[in-house]
Amino acid sequence: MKRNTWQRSAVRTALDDQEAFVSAQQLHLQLRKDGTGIGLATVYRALADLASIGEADTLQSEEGEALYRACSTGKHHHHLICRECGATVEFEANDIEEWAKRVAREHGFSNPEHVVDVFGVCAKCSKLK
Amino acid sequence: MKRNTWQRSAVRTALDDQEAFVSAQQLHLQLRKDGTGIGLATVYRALADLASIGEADTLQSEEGEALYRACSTGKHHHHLICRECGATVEFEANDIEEWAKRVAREHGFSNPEHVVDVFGVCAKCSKLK
DNA sequence: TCACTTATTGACAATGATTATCAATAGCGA
DNA sequence: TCGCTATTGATAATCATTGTCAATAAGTGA
Ligand SMILES: [Zn+2]
Ligand SMILES: [Zn+2]
Ligand SMILES: [Zn+2]
Ligand SMILES: [Zn+2]
Repeated sequence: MKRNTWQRSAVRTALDDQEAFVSAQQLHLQLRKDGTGIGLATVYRALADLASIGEADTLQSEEGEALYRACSTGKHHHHLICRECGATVEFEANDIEEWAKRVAREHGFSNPEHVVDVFGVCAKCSKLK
Repeated sequence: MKRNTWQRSAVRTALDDQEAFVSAQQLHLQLRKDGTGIGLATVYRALADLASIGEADTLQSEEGEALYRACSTGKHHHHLICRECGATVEFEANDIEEWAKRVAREHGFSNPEHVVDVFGVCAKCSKLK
């Protein structure tokens, strides 16, 4: 059965504290700074677990690095992400859900899924220019 | 200035022959099978070039691998991709373009870009079950 | 055609993220 | 508390991608 370890809750907490999407490496660094002696492999495992049970969202950075984020809702949603600071806004978009299904159906594709993310520069980062 | 080498045209041709998104590694393997002695680094470089001038589209696989595809049009478009065989359908969706811009604007984000891909199982692959 | 300049190539090393190993540790049920 | 075994973490292994650099060859002008 699944056991409760301080490592797992530490990862969950550290992820909750992040406003932006972060990599396993970044989170590990943060956890070390916080004084925990948690191992890198454990952070990878904990993040993979959180993602698999739907408690964390994941996406690939432009460079192919896996990024994670604790999302406020378990419901399916999308992200608007700042390219500068990583600040992220969550939102739902029923039009998109319907649209994706329709596009798949119209071309004979079944079991549709979709990757929909919007990137930009947030208001705060725009001012700093 | 940019020089024309048989390596670059070989990569372009090999990519044109692919129906699906392929990785640099896969394309290199194919080119070797075809009898060319092209180097792996050269394939990576050629693909990066093609992508930068807009003659190839790129996306990250689920595992974070960079995949490339020669697209039929230089215009901005999106993809419907079969999870089984990789077969890809290109399509435009003006609704999505407008929607993405609007979402960014509504949250104070500037210079919006977006990643929109739909995945599913194509009709051909569905039958094979 | 011919030499010359230098962009390009390719074998190989280096990087960097992620995963596999495996002995030691520590939940948790009995 | 005891025992079983899931979990951990240091480390090695994997694998895609990029950097290095001497050798090669594309393009240019004589
Ligand atoms: Zn920002
Ligand atoms: Zn959606
Ligand atoms: Zn298919
Ligand atoms: Zn678009």
